[in-house]
Amino acid sequence: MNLKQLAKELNLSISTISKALRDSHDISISTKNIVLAKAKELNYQVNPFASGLRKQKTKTIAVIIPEVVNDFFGPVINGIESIAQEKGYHVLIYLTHEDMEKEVAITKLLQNGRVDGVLISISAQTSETIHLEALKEKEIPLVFFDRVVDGIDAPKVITDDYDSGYNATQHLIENGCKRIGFLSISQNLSISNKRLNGYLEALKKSNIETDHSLIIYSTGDDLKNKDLIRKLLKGKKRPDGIFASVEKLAIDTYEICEELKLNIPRDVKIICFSNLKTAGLLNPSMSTITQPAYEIGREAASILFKLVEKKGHHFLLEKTVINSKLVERNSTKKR
Amino acid sequence: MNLKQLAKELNLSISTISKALRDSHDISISTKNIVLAKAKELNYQVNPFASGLRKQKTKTIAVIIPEVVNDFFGPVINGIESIAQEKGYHVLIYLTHEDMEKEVAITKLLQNGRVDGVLISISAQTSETIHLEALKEKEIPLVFFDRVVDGIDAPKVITDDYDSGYNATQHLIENGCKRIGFLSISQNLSISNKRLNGYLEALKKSNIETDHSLIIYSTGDDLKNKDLIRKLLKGKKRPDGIFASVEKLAIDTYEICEELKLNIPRDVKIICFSNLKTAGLLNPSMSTITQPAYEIGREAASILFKLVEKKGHHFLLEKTVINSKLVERNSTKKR
DNA sequence: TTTATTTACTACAACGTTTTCGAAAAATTT
DNA sequence: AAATTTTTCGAAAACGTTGTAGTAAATAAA
Repeated sequence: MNLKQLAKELNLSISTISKALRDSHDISISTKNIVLAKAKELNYQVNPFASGLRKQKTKTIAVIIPEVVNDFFGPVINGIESIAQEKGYHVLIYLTHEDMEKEVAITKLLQNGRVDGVLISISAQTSETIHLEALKEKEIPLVFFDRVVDGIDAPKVITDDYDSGYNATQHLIENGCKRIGFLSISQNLSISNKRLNGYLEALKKSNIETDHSLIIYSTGDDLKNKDLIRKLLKGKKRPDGIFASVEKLAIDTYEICEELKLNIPRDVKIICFSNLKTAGLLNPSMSTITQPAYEIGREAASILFKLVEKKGHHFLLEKTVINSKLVERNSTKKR
Repeated sequence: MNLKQLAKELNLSISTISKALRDSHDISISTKNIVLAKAKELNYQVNPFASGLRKQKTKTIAVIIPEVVNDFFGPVINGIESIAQEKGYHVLIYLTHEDMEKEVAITKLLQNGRVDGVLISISAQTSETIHLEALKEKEIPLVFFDRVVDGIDAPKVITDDYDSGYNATQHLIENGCKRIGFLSISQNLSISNKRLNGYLEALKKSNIETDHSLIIYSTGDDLKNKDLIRKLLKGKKRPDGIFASVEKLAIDTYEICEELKLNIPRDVKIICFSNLKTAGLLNPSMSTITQPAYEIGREAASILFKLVEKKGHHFLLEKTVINSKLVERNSTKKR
């Protein structure tokens, strides 16, 4: 069912039908009603590809994230989708699996009018950013969330990574930890480094010397990461506190503690950035820095749509910060 | 950058460029090379909307699911995306939030050539299915996964719900449960009813009379669900075993047990359909029926692409069953 | 040499919309 | 009654591709 067929049915021109359906000013109310009625009867839906081609608008955005099986990115998508649905936009999902090559390939696919805008949280392995600058050059609106690239001039929605890192570390110190390990997602990721800086500052403030052997940078390989953590916890100078900058590494730590018969929180206290719904049901319940994932998604999408719908909206806030919340549970309990 | 500009650059016709880029038989190798080189130099990417309009193919599929913050649907998307990326397809995500109205609205959006095919797991509230039959009538390939509609003639990818329901119940019985509660997702969902039937059959086999007050149908409202469970566990004739047909309800049960100071597994044993990564770390660790979510996603997507690429492939397996696995943990331990 | 065939390219008409421009017809103002 | 404006419609040109049909030129066959 298309305009041509509708036009034939009603003995009207294609342009009249088209205008009537979009409530144009120069079609009489009576014909509008006739057209609307017929369109409904025949269940006419405008062809998005024809319309998109003509209007050079796709009503579609892309969301590029490292993974979807994740209690952070899940709610983010939720937030994005909720705004998109309100605004009548469609959402394409692309997963990089923390692989920069894939990220590059994906952005290439988006360079010729497939989408009106892009939301991205970069992969942990992303060290170069030419592919993202290419998007900007093609004037495709771009908004970063969570894992941002500081060097690119685009709106960013993040949480208070530095402060949260500081607070988490401070929390461990307050509960008696003297040797605190830091598990980093990646050396490349600015959020991870900000969390690290917060950690370092908290140590400094309490006159605890930083021991670089306590700082672990995770790799792309799951087993390797576990090995690194295992080695850390098996060492003689084992840490008495762990601050994981990402959920996955905290779960790994839990598992290794069980394996090594280390009691949490007696032997090791653990806190981490996490949005795990079951954090309170774990054994022991896990203290977390909970990020406002849903809100980050909504905010990022809102900004993107402003950018998409009003070009030259360059006075948009460059950086939006939505604070995380420290939730104290048993994994950091003082004895 | 489009064909016209490329053509002007090279002093060739648009059609020559187009054909050269698609490696057509009737362009000489030398010009092909020239065109390819120039296209690469100028970073030409074919406009998907123009191409889609002309070819009546979108290279896009839609995935409609109830929610994304979920350890089942997450890996499913993962599986779908992995196949889609292999085949060069794009994936649109739509969330129904268990709301039939939204599901209807979404399917309407897909009726006019926005996608080449649809993967769907229906919402718990979906009682009618005209909107899905409408898709079939428009000849849009459709594949169900997990939450299927039995009445519609389309490929379905599911797990062995009946057997798993039977096994889970049997497992509880073997571990000493006499009064077993069943928490259903919805009266509408066939998978939920199959699990229920497995449960009923297991009871029957062990000569346990079915007590309908032990069967709870969850609603759309979270608090109400918790109330129902609370009432069930507070009653004098409290069950000594709970079989939840979905993760969320098991988590609720854990929380209510803590609230009511009921010990798991001593007072109540719990098993449920769940893909929670942290099931083993819960207090106590939770016995689960783990569904092959990733594989279900991959299989469903594979079938859809076969349908999309070879029309009339009607001898495709109507129903694909991938078995779940019972993982025994402490929440069902015999004392 | 003439005639058929192959090679290498181009013109052009779709695909289904949207939008500009123009033209009758109707309504309003002189 | 004439002139002007407004209302209501339609023709046609895009948007960027793709594929069919066609045309020269080059090659092969008669």
